[in-house]
Amino acid sequence: MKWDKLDEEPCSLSRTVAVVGDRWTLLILRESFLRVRRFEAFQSSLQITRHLLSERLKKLVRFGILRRVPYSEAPKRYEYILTQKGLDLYPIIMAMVHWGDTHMGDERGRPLLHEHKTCGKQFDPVMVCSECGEPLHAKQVHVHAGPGQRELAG
Amino acid sequence: MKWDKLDEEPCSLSRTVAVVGDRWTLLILRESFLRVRRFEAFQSSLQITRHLLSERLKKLVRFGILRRVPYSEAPKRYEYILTQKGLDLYPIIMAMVHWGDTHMGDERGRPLLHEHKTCGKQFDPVMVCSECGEPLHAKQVHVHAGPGQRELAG
DNA sequence: TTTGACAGTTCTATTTTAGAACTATAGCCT
DNA sequence: AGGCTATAGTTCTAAAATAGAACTGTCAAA
Repeated sequence: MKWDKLDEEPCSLSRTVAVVGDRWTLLILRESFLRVRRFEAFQSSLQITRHLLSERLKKLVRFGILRRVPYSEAPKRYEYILTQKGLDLYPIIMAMVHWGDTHMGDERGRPLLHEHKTCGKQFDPVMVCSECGEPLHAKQVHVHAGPGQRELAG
Repeated sequence: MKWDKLDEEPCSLSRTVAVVGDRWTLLILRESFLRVRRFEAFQSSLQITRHLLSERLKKLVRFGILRRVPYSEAPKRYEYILTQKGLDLYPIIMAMVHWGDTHMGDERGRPLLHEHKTCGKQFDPVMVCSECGEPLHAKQVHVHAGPGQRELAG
């Protein structure tokens, strides 16, 4: 598989995997959502090698998920801030956190709790249907080809 | 980073990444949700190498996401079916598909459309707060340490 | 003028993945 | 019986990605 062309596949999952489908990228994004913005901060909190961090940040900027914003003129220094496209990854991150909470927990309980400022309560993320508002389950969903389909899956 | 210990990190995202955080695993799961079950079917629809497919399937079985179920006694043959733990990954997959639809689309339109059997309509997945039902946005969420936290993130 | 902070880049050894061929079991056909 | 086919893997080597550590360049502060 030529991973550098995965973002051109006629499959929205593949295209998303092309961007966030490696181990470090998701962890970097987690840090971004926790307000980490600077190279050194990412590096020390993740223990990622500097080389790979540099590469991943470039890739995220290239895909328009992070913006490289100067915060010091001399010496020129930059920080990495989520764009709207990046902020829109939030449901993915939250879905993963919730699955981890549910299925990969240990006896110590959840590492993080989430509070919804809007209602003031501690919550879990729930995925619902945009039309009827009911929670979604795989078996209640029927898939059919859209206009961008090239071939039918197996 | 020792990726084989990522599932013991005090972070639910890391634990989830330990399971689904590589490029092939998510594509394999997509096929599973599309009802693909057999080795040959995964292999031919994904063009993954047989070696890696074998490894990934084993890993998914080990983590309890797929079950290896015999469908022929002689010769012994097995197929791979999502467990409840696996089915619970659906929101992650759907969140990724939706992000891809929104941000990585091309002029041809969506590759797949989703119909909610319950209400009969074509829908998008929306992530909402379990407590108030409002759609979630990163900036409206406050994070604080839970009982399983070991150290504060940067 | 030296030290330290920050944001990277460069280098080599190790690990992972790709790509192809090979193995094993059993049914089916002649 | 002998050979062909289907399915589900395993094994092998070359190529690519990652880890780990050291190095570079810029500027501020002491």
